Amino acid sequence: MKPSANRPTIINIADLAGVSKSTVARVLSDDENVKKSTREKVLNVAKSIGYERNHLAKSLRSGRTGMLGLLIPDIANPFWAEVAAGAQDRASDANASLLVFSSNWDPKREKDHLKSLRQARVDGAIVNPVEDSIDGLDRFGMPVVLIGSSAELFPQLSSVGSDIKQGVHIGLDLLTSLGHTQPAFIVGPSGKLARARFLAAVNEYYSIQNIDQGELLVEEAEYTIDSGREAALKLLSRAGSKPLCIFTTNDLMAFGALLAVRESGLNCPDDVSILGFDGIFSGEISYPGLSTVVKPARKIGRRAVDLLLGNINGNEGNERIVLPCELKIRGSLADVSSARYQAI
Amino acid sequence: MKPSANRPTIINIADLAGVSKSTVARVLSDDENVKKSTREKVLNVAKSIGYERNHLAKSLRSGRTGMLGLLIPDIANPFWAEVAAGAQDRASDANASLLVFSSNWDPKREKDHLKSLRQARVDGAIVNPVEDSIDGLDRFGMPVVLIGSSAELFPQLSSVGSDIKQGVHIGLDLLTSLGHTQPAFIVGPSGKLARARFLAAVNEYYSIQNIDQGELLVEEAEYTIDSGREAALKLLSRAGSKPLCIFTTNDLMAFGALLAVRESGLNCPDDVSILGFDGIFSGEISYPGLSTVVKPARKIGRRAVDLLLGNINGNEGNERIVLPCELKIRGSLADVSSARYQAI
DNA sequence: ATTAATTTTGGGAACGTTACCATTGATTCA
DNA sequence: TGAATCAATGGTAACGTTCCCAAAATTAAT
Repeated sequence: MKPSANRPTIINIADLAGVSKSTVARVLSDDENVKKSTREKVLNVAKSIGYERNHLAKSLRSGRTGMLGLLIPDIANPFWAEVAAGAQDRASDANASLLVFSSNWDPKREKDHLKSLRQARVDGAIVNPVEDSIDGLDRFGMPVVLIGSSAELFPQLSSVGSDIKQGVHIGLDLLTSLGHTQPAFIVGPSGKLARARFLAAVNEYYSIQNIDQGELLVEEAEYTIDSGREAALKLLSRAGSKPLCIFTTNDLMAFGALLAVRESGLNCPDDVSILGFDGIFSGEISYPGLSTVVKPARKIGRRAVDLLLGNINGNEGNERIVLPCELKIRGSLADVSSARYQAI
Repeated sequence: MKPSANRPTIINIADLAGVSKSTVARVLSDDENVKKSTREKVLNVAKSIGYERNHLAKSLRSGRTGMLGLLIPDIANPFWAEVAAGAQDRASDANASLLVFSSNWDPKREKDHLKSLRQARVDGAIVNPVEDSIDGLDRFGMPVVLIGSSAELFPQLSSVGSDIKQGVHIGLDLLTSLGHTQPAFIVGPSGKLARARFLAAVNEYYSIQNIDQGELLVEEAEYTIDSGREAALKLLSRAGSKPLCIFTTNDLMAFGALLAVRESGLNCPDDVSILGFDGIFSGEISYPGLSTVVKPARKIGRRAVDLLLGNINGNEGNERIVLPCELKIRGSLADVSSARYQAI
């Protein structure tokens, strides 16, 4: 097969400019030791024939591709899209390219993507694993920055994440202040660290507050609207203890709960209050607006790239960045602390 | 600088297996002409030392990188995220990697990204240009598939898009049937082909229907919630003709309009009906649910990759795929055709 | 002017593959 | 048996850079 289109190379430049390719290479890589006049001559020729550096060759020789990998579970979830956007921005600033892979929550696909990243010889990767104990991530052979809870399992890797414990606490503080002392929870799939960590934070909160919760009202769901809806329906149909409040571990599930409430002929927040977790934009246009614990998605993406670039450039560190969450209060929570309910 | 980590190469395999690197190469590229026993021997050695093909070298030599580029204006808009997800899926199936770039509507960044794509030597690119007449896209030096209206300007390139004319017509049909004979419009920035095409479709519709619209009520906005909100506020504050209905050219702007209506103390759909364009998931959880003209985002992404792969593999064609839109009717439209209004 | 120091250039080798052609060994056919 | 065919392998030149060291060319120092 023909070796690609016939684009000009540094050898073409060298011939036309009457210098050696070494000199051309020096000019193009901003090496100081070149006479001003030759530099200009070379640059002119390069421009005139529309030269464009072949990154493949450069990478092969130098061992650096200037590409970073981002592996996330679901690009179609605005939270992850925001993370990607933040990473993209920062990578772009650093003149790096970002290879984005979305596994659609499929561990097999995740594994394939990891392989692709290694084969593409990215300089490093940012990963939010679908499976916590993703195989051999610590022997990945290149810098890896983790996003999210799985980081606990790889203490030697850098990581960025939001402060789930703090987020849960400010969320529960808010609920408590509104009189919701026994919220129900919709959490992610069992076996995932994210879930365990969330529930641990909940338990810790209640034990600190010295509130005896007894058994928590917990339902499990995938991180989608549909699955959140089903989980909420289950909660609502439970005999006896119909929840007045539902706290979900991501916003999509919260929207699902909202739909379920409506479907059941109930009203949010009058009958059921809902608190989400993520802070995606859609919460602003839902009705009622979704109150939620906001994770700094964009910032997470940016900081992850910062960390990764640091690692690539020799920072041996396994730095861990934990970013605080903050509350966004909208209409989905009712105040049931006084006798008659009132929306806030 | 050290030439990257010391990963095993085909030469290591060759030595260990006692064959030449040519033979190893043949085995690894599934060449038929290898004796079964040697094939196994080589594969065993490869596996045992954890060999992983160096794509850079392969690409440099073969002229193919197995990477595709996707350049979109805004990864954080769920519409584009869906397109990316679709493209991702298909690329993944074809064993290709997808390099995703988001320009954030910045023409300068778009240009940079295009340069990155060329330097990364992607085998081809899928582009939705921020600027219609993006410089030299037809002399890009590799296969390019366009998404969206700009395709008109490059008749020699393949393209995928949704049928805007048809989408506008079914949208206006619906509005007309509900008694909204004079909707206002919020459209994208002037100078963009997408806007012109939309308005042309509107005019054509009314002229076919033989309805004299006089001057259309049009406001301009960026493709964001905020900007849509401002445009809607302007529409609502216009003396005389307060619109009973707003038709926007994307869903985010429609959400902005929704917010504006609420802010103005009005109600959607009782006071103002809203029709969007895109079909992003958020429309399901807004209140009222957003009626919208749905573009097949995921399919667009998939088909774009299909087309691109076709072009890469020699299909000289400049195929144009136009996918139909369909209506999604939710609560944001009122029926004003009878004497008293009623929500549908 | 001669030598030393310094700047500027050139000439390969190397990065890890694939592409192509030549060679070997085994098999078939007359 | 010998030539002819075919399967299986080996050898070497690319691909377009960067890297390193040596060679000129220039400048400074004595």
